Amino acid sequence: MGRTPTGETRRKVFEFVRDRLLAGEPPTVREVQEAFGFRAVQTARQHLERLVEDGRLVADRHKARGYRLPGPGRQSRTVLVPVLGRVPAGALEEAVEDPDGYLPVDARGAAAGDLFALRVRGESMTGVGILPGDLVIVRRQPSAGNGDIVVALVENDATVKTFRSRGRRVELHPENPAFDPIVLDAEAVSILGKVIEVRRILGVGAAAGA
Amino acid sequence: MGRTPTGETRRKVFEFVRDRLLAGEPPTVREVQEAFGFRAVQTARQHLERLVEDGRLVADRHKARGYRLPGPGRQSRTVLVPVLGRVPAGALEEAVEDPDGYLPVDARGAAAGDLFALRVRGESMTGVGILPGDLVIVRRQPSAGNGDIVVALVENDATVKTFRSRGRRVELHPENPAFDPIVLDAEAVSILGKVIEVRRILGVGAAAGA
DNA sequence: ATTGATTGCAGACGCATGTATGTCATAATC
DNA sequence: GATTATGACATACATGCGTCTGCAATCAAT
Repeated sequence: MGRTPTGETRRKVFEFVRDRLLAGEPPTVREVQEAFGFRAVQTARQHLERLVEDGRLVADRHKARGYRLPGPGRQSRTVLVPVLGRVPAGALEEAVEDPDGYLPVDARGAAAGDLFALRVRGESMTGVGILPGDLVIVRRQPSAGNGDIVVALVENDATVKTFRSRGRRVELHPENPAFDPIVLDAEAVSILGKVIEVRRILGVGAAAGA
Repeated sequence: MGRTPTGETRRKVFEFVRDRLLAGEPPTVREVQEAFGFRAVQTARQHLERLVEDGRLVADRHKARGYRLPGPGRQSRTVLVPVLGRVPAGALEEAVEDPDGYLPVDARGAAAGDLFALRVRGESMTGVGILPGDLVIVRRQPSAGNGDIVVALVENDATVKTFRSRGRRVELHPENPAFDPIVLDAEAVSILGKVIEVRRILGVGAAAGA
C-alpha cells in the first residue's frame, strides 16, 4: 500500500493515544490499528514503538493496554478526596462518611484516607489568597509547624488559620488585618490537619462565542 | 480461608479500582487479586462483578482491563490535564505535546482535549486571590464574556487577566492597582481560553509530629 | 542503479487476562 | 438440623492482545 507523508501519521497516532490515556482508557495496539484503518497490527505497533523510542510514550512491556504518557508526573497518584460540609466537634470520621462530593487530588505521597477537603468560610485568610468559598485540601495530622496553614477545631467549628507556637501557647493567625489572632493553651487546640492545597472553582457558564 | 466482615472487603476493592481508574491505569482482575492477597482469581472477580451489579462499576465484557467507572451522572469525570510551561506565540498545540506534568481535574463537561493548565507568573492578579506560582486551569475558547478571567496571548506571551470588551476594543484588566490595563484592538487579541479553576499547591514538607 | 530509511502488510506465536465450574467454610435465618 | 447467602479457593478454558519474523512499496541520498 501507499504511504502518508513522513511523520504525519505518527503524530496523529500520538494524539489518538494521548487522548485515550487522558480519558482514562488506554488503547490496545489493535484499537490503534482499527482507528487508523491499518490492515496489519504491526503497522500500528511500529508507530507506537517509534513513539516510545522518541520518548513521547512509555511502554509497560507485555502488559495489555500498556502504553502510558511519560514525564515527571509518572508516579503521581490521583485519589478522590471527600469534601466535608460541617465538621461537628471531633467528629471527623463521621463527616467523612457523608461528604458533599469528591475532588480528584494528586496524593503526593499522602495516604488516601488522610486527605479531606473543606470549603472556606469567612474572609480571615484573604491576605494569602484564600477567599471565602475556596476549597482547601487538608492532610490530617495532629500538630503543625510554625507558619503552616492549618485547619483547627475552635469552639466546635473548623477554622483555617496560620499556625504559630509560642511556648506553651498556640497562636492561630488570620491573614487579614481586620481579624485578631486566636491565642489558646496548646492543650486546648485540636489541629485537624495541614492545608496542602487551595482551590477555587470559577463559574463555568456557557462558552461565550465558542 | 476465613472471611472478612460483610461488605468490608468489597468497599476496599471498589476504592482500589476507582483509584486506579482515576490514575488512568485500569487494573486487571489478577492485579486486584494480588493487591488484596486473594489466592484465587475468582475471588477478585466475584467482588468486581458484585460491584457491577450494584452499579458502582461498569464492565467492558471480554476486554482486558475492562472495568470502568459508571458514565456521566454518578461520578464526575476526572481527566488529567497537561501543565504547560511556556506558550510560544500561537503554539498551543505544540506546547501540549510537551507538558511539565499533569493535574487531575474534574472536567465538568469540558472535553478532555480542551483543558490545559498554566503556572501564573507575576502579581497582576493578586486582587482576586491569584498569586504568582498558582496554577490556573483553562478551558480553551476563542472569546470570552465581560468579567471572565482569561488567558490571552499578548506580545508572544500568555497572560492571565480579567476580560472586558469595550466596543471594538478589548481591555485586559489586571487585578492589582499597581498594574495598568492593557487595551487592544479586538482583532489584535488572541484569547486562549477561560480560567475555570485556580490552584495553589502548598509545600507539604514533613508531617510535623505526625 | 544501489543503498538505506520509512511506511505498510501478512501471518503466526505465546503470554496475559477475562470467564466458567465446582468445592468448601462461615453466618444468618427458619 | 436444614436452608440459604456470602466469602474464599482451585483449576481449567477461551480469547484478548503484545510480540516476532519476513516481505513489499515508496522516497531520498549516493
